[in-house]
Amino acid sequence: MDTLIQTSSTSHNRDMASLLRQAGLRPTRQRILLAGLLFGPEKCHVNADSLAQKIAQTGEHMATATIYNCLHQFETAGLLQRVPSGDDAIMFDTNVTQHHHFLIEETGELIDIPLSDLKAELPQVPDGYEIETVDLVVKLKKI
Amino acid sequence: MDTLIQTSSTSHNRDMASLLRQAGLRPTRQRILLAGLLFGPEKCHVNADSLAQKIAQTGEHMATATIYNCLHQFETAGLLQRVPSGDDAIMFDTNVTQHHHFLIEETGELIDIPLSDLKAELPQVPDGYEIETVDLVVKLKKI
DNA sequence: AAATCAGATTAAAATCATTCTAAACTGCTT
DNA sequence: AAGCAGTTTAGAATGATTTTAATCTGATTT
Repeated sequence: MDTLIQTSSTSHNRDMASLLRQAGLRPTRQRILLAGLLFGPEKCHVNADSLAQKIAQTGEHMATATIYNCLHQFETAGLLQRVPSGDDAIMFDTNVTQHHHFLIEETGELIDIPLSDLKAELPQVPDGYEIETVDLVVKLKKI
Repeated sequence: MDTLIQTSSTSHNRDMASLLRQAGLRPTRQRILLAGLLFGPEKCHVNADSLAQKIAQTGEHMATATIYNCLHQFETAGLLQRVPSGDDAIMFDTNVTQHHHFLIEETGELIDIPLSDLKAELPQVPDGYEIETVDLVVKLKKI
């Protein structure tokens, strides 16, 4: 039940182009393709490698450097959020609201924890500093 | 005010040897040296590189692979805990009690947050899984 | 104290994710 | 259609970590 990926001009592509433009990014062919893979209705966690595989499935090709460039540009533009990850690859989350994660150790899979599910009172921050981000990772193993 | 590092047999070295033996690790010269650098009275955060520098300061030499091997063995033995870190090097903490961290973004410095300083109620864990670790990282920036 | 052997250490090569480089290309504006 | 800044590209470079295969060493046995 794979969905047909359309690479020519479609309303979906136009949506992605305007999404990119609103984010201050020139809608190039490559960025539109990536946006199409990332910013669909359901949120997802990706890294450069998993994205490269998705791209390959569409029959397209993209330089590794371009994938990294776009991921970082999307992050800077606020379209993606970097998430702490157990393995050594940089992971990004299309859910850019504040939230936390379960990390399934075996598979490396991440599951979002809505902020509302966690009741926490943060400790006092050292003088001269302010909080930039708060990341909670609950690592899980099979019982 | 550097302290003199003694590489010959001393009571300190004997302490480290028995510490290693208790952890199920054969007390080799290299592991005793590393243990001496790591398991002093004050807790610290290290990675392979910062350890290599400390070793160099003692005038000793150790293969990179040995440093990595030992760090992993110490972790497995429960003498070290891996900590989430902002940069791309694996960081270890000699404080192996459960606790959390402030991460100073500029410098990469980690500051322990005692567990008692955080009042948190964890969310419900998915069926079939149990919690292995909980890591909270509060990233800080200068005001 | 010498022999033995599993386990440890080693230098160097290999790997893997990521970044850099410098040249070629492409959206946009004129 | 031309021009240009910003993008993409392949391939080289980087940096942390791991692997390899040979050598060494701590503990045990003789």
